[in-house]
Amino acid sequence: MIVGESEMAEVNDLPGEQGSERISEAEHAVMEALWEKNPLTAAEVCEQVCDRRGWSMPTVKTLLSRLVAKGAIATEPDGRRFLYRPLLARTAYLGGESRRLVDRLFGGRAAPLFAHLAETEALTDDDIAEIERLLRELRK
Amino acid sequence: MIVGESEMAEVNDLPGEQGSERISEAEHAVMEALWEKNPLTAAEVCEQVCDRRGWSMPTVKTLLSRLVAKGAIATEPDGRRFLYRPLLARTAYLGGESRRLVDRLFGGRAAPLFAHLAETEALTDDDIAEIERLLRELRK
DNA sequence: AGCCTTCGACTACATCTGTAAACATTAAGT
DNA sequence: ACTTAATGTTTACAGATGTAGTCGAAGGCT
Repeated sequence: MIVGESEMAEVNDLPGEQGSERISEAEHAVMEALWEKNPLTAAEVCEQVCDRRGWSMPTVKTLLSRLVAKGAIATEPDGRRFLYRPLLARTAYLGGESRRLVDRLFGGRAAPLFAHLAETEALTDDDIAEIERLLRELRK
Repeated sequence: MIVGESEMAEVNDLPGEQGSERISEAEHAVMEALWEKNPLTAAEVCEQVCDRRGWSMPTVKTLLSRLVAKGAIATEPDGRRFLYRPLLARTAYLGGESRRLVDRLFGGRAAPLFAHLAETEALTDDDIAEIERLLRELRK
């Protein structure tokens, strides 16, 4: 079963899309770490997330690999290890996810989502104040 | 107002939570059909969604079974077949999903989500007007 | 020059999801 | 009664996901 393998795998396969693949929740946690500060080594990413999520290094490694495969992050060699940095901007990710939710659940309209948040008391006073401020700004 | 259905879940609650299991996207499509009109037979659900999603009856059957297993819908025998009706209210589902998104991506604060929608021009004028109206209502 | 540590790569594996076929049952028509 | 069409149940299977172990190369240490 353990097939001897000496070939070097292409890390650079599909050049097609860069940010198109869906990012899972666990992967997202890794992305957050990288968005907060980058580039980071795998060990540094682990420092940021392993405790919080109860993960071990291998898990982080896997997630990093998958993110690289998905084109969400890039690696650059730093001596013998890699530094990871995001390719996908946090803004783009948030925007995409938000839009997906709004499209899927609220027919693409943001107002019903807002109404729901309000209803379920997911809106703090601060939120409301902030949103009013944003609205005024939009009005300009 | 969006104040939704009552909850009439009680018949057979698994030991644990009742609406707690996550509902997948495909399952959600089935739920939408049932929320729109219920109770429905499996065949009727299929009529509602199979074309739109390119599904076959077996697929719908599977999804219905899984939804039953998750406690999101209930069956009642109608002759030899079953009628399906939602146990999980649409309102609750939407609220839950919205909150999940807000928690996961925006640190539980709705304002940043709102800011994002605004920024990415995902807010129509109608949305803005509607939200202002909702805000005024909240202020009361 | 070897041994140990450190990393990335590869492999593993259970669960969930999407999608569906095979099977069993049973009402219904003939 | 016997076949058939409808309907729920069981099983299947590939791909994604969560989580992690193993392997082999590269450097560092003695």
